[in-house]
Amino acid sequence: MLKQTITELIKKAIIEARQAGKLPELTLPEIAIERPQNPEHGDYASSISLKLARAVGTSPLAIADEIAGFIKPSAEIESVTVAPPGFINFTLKNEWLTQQVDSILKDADTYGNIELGQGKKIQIEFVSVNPTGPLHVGHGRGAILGSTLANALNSAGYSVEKEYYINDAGNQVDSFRRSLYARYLQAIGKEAEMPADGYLGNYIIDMVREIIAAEGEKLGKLSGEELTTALGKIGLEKMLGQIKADLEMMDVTFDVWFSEQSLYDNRQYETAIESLKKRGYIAEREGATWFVSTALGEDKDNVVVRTDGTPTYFATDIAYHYNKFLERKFDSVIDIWGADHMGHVSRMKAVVGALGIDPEQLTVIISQMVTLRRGGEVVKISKRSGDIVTLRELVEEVGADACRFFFLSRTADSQMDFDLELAKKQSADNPVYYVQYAHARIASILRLAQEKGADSTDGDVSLLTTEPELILIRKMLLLPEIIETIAQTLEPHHLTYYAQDLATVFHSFYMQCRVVSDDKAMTAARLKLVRAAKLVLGRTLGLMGMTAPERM
RNA sequence: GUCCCUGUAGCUCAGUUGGAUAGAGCGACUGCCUUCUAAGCAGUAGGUCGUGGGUUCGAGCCCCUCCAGGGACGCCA
Repeated sequence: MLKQTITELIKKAIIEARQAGKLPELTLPEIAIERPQNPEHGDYASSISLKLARAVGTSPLAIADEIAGFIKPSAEIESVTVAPPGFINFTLKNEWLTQQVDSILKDADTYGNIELGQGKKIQIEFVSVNPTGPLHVGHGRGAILGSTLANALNSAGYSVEKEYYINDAGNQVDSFRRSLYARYLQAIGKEAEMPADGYLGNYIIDMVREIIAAEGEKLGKLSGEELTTALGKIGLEKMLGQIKADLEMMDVTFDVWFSEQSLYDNRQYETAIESLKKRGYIAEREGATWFVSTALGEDKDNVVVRTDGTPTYFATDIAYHYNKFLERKFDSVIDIWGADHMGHVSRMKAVVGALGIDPEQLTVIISQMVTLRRGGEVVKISKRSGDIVTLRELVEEVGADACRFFFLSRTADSQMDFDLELAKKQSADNPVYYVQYAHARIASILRLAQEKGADSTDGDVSLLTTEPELILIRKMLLLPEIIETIAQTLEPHHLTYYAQDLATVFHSFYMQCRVVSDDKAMTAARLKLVRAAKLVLGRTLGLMGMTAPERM
């Protein structure tokens, strides 16, 4: 990447300056390359001399002059200048810039990919909602975050596995089963009361109706525990199927659907707890089993096995992470959780450390609350109360592309308002259309070119010399850097801003530069440029999981 | 009470890990369709970056105080 090339140039220059006695021997700070916000300052800049000034003991400007003097000419760089208070600015060569159009076209679908990850095994687990009810709006945020992050990490050279953890064991599922049982009895005209902690949503009633229609006869022969178990099994499958379908509507898919129950079935659970016990992090007290997180600086210990002998969800989460790191040997793991799990983060990291794994290998991203509004009014979302605004409902109203873009356009750790009415109204001037429109416009140009028999194969990119053309090329060259930033910060929202920037420079180019014209050579060159732009826009939309329309 | 997240233009939010004159979209205002899609373009207005201190060549970004909004503190998940 260009940034690395420039870093190397500076490093070499500093070494040479030292050998020439112009700079003292010191440990070099990391050479950071920045993008100046003011285009007059060039394409890239380094503030290395400002950072060195204190140790060297001379003015940053003088240091910058020394370093700049030793920077060798290169194919990419037009000029190296020094600006107060001590920046070294790099401007790219137009000739090199235009050549990148050919290079992008050659890379095609792999353009933007980088080697940062070097094939490291990384797992990203997200959504993982209890299969006891449909996905609601808030879950969509985590889903989009995870799936986009996975796309970006994949492009950054990681070997990414997307996983959904199915909580098919424990209390909540038990309550789900009993809710189904009660609704079943009611449906066949018997007296039955919903359990106190039951799921009151109408979807349970609908589901029971469907189950009876399909398997009523078979179930009629069962009763009590047997019936509850059978209903639960069918219900979980149906619920999971619906969750899967809802996610697919938004182009969110998984490589692995991991069952919590399997941790018990293959005794991973015992192994994990045993491992903690050996290391002295397990204590028996007050009739329960505790994870001694206070030994690791936590506020309090946490129960792993209850007085009645049943494990808590924390216990299976320990086993689950044992499995991720020690069984399946992921180099790093990303968990995306909802805001209600925030308090769980530090103790989970403590567990990972207690298992002998570097806690740095686990990153937990908290996707903050989504407040739903209709007009000005806040809509309460609660799975228990039955007042659900489902994700499916949202996708059907505003469309998958707009949903993805909207959820993606904010950092995960800030809360967001989602106004349903606004989202619906917005559909005409939503930024998503602005970006897609740029893509469709290019497609339209290419159609016209084809009609007129214009061809770009012999296009000479060195003809692309005007400002709008060069600005467009510069913006296209940013994609690998965006992917790098996302891989490092795990913040995929940068994509939405990049997409808008790219669309803006294209629309501006479009206004100022005619592509298909009587000038055959220029037409060919510009056709290459817009083909490259279409490719980069398409890649960006693809990374965000959005469609890139040919016409609108 | 303890811990976590947030506070930047009228509104919704970015801000490349401490750099140069703090940016975008929406909204407001002014122009631009005989030429490849006006779902577009060009421009104007709009800011004590919640508050007060500190760290240093340099702070929206780092540290501390306080204020405001939200969330978590269960042998629920």
